Amino acid sequence: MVKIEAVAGKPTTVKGEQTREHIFRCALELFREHGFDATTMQQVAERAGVAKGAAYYYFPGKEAIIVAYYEFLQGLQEASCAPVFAESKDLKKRLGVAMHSKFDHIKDDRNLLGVVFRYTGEPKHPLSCLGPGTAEIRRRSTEVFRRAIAEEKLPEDLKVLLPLALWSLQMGLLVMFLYDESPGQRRTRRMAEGSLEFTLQLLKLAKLAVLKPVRKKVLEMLEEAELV
Amino acid sequence: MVKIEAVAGKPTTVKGEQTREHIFRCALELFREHGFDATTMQQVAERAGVAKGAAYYYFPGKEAIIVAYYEFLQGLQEASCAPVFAESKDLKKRLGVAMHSKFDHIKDDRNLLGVVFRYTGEPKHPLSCLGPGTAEIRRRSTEVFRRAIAEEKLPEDLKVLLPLALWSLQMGLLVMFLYDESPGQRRTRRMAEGSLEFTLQLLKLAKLAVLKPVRKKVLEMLEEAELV
DNA sequence: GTCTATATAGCGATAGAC
DNA sequence: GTCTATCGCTATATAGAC
Repeated sequence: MVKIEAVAGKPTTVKGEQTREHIFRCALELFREHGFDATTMQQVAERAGVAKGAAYYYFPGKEAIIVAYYEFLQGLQEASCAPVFAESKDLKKRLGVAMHSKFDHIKDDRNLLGVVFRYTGEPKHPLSCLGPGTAEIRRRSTEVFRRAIAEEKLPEDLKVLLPLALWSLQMGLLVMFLYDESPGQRRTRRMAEGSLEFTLQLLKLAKLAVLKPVRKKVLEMLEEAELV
Repeated sequence: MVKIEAVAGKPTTVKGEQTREHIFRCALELFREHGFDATTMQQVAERAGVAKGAAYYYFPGKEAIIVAYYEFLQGLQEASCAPVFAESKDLKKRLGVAMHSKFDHIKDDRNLLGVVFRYTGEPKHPLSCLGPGTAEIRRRSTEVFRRAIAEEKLPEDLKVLLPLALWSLQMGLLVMFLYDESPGQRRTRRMAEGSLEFTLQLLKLAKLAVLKPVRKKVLEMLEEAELV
């Protein structure tokens, strides 16, 4: 039965906030210890020292805890990027930290992140990673890339197109990262490097007028789909 | 609990084959009537006139029925392409039918197809649409694009790269199709058209030596990841 | 190999306490 | 608003019949 409730009940009191945080941390522990599927809400509640209903009060289901993790992760990425963005204007460096910091933070939690993609194909599901329920995380994630390129002198349309393109690239690479069994997911890291190099090359061609109409057409399509 | 069994128990007798087919058809009916989540295996079994265990004997779970649907769909696409491939050598036409026929077949089952993507982020899950359990469907789907471009005179590396690229494009457009609320999903159709036009343009540039090293690098990366 | 009947365990909803 | 105790329903594993 598809739930129509919000992604997670946000507490309004300090005590509620603490309980929510505590349940979240206990759940993460258990997920890391026994995996997501093997963990039950009962166990989460037990470890947190609350009744099962309390866990459901804050999180409509197990997957909602994963969305909270996804949000948490977004904060970690922002924290990793901030100092680099403040210190350097080098585009390669800025894009590098934006892309790789996310890999750094999830490298030991690959099985957890995978659950984020569970409702990718179900637009109406509140936990769809492309749906309205996660729009705010998506906005923040795109914003990181917007800031990464903010110092550059670029045509206006690219300032709009690039963050979205880079966000999509990151989502794709994240999935690849999950499937990558090479040591330390080196393969995906290299692919990320290659993609960024390629992007930088393309940007050099940005002045070329020939590509302008293509970008215009892409932008029109995206606008029609309300993606930008 | 992650299942380690096969995607679906394949029957070995004629009678078993019929039962499996019958359960599959009843399940599809119910999914279309009440939606996937609202349908229980109990209901499926009831409509099929078998015990619940029988349904589980053929399909390890509800999602496994969806994978069977995914496979079924692949057959429909192949059937749609065959006559066009036999009749015309026009690349635009061939790519068009390969891309659009899938949309045609799922247009009334968008909520069903969405479930196919449920384990995208979980490589080890037997029902992952990018995992080993669906490798055969993936192979068939890529094969359609390989045949679509088979009549063209193209550099060897493109003959390998293009089918994979077109398959990825189709997967991406399928997700877009699910989210597209424009009437008849016209928006996604137009995006498919645009992407194909763009591909055809790019192919004209294929002779240009400048792009050769880029393709070489891409091919190397894909080979390393065992994607080609 | 095919299928039934049964049993267990977890999800998630609810009434109501504080 | 926060949380407990409880209950019905479903998934799915299993023993064993045919």
